[in-house]
Amino acid sequence: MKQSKLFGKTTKEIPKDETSLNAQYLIRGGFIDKSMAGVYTYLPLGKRVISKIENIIREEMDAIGGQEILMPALQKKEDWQITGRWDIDVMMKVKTYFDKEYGLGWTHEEVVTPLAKKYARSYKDFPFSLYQIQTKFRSEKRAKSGILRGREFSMKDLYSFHINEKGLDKFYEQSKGAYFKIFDRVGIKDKTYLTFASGGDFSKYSHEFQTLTSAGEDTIYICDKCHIAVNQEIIEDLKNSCPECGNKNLKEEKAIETGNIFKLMTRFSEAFNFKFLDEHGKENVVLMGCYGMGPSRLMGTIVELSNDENGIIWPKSVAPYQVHLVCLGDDKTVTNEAEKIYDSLQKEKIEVLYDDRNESAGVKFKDSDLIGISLRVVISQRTLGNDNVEIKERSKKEAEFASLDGLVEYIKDKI
RNA sequence: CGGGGCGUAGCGUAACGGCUAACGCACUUGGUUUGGGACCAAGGGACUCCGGGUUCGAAUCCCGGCGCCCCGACCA
Repeated sequence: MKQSKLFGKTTKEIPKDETSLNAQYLIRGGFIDKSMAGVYTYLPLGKRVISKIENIIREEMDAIGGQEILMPALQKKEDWQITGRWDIDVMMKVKTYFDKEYGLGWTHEEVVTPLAKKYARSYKDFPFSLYQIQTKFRSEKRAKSGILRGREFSMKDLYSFHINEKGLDKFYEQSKGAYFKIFDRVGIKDKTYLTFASGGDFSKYSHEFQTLTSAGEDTIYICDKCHIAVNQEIIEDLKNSCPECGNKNLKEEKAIETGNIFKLMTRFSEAFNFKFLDEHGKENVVLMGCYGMGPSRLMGTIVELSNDENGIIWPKSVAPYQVHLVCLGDDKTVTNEAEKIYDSLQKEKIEVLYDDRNESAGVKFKDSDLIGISLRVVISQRTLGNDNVEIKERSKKEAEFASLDGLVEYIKDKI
């Protein structure tokens, strides 16, 4: 992609109506645009990042047997009334001109349970799990923290269906593993803790995945020995101790909830009378679990965790492009060479953002740092004089030089 | 939804109740620049959030609404 054609613009002005670091950097870098409180447009750069995050999530959900579907965001009032959740505060409702009401999905149990019931009747159909990545709507009283808490946001929600608790437990454990693989791949695993939390209406405890950041809105208590944590909401119930090892010396931290998993048990299958026939021809109630993770929140969390005073430092796995090729000056020999490098990188299917704009070196460097692509390749009269280019990783201080000869291979090694 | 703050060009800001609403960034044109947010010159762009009121006169004061931010409650 030629940067001169890229839709969106960087700016040095900090947007006045954003105080969170993630929104400030994402807006300044041209990743997102605010539409209203808690609602953002993803511009080309931001869309690329979020797609990469979504694809990582997809791969890990597929790996544990999840099957991707897409359910409607516009939902039936009657199904919400069945579970008694129609009048819950977070539900956004829309009304037609002839006064018919619909709900906008903030979660999908009310859709997925009737759906699953329609197609699964025999124990032979189980277990199975369905997931989607979709836009969720929640009428938060107050949107805040940039893309960490919006009224409209993207969410991966997976639902699993089982004939007995053993099967549910097994899948539940598998999902924990999948979640940590995702956190690892997007570069926030070290700061992410499996956290015991309230199970709400459904079960005694649920598990959250809490990522340490001062931008977080939750308070958790960490056990260093077990690398797990306890949410403040149940710390009293657990007598201020680690549920794994009993350690009472827990550390208080601020964190953001980047995932959560729930054993729903029969809360929804009972409501919708979702039963299966076992091998003896007897009816039993299906057991369910749900597993949530928000790609947009993940994106915001990565920015909160990975930045410096000049801008974002994307992990390679989610950077909008793999390489930022920066051409300095408008000398014909230099621009011709830059074009050649651009073409050969593209030929090798390497994603490259090519700064071909007629801007000063300072502007290009500042923009490059702000956008935060992991690998920067600079070509200028100076480097060309030595038949090389400068290569710098966004996360490192020092640059190195690579000769034009075999450059593509060299870059391939680095990405 | 309670408390506080703020709404002026795309963005960031200025303007005593008084002249054509000013400046920087961004944008357009021409020229000079090109290793860390360059420079010169010439331009375009505003019903000062909306509605009412006070006044000879309102961006400025008052009332109402809407929007945005922060704290709280609620929540992935």
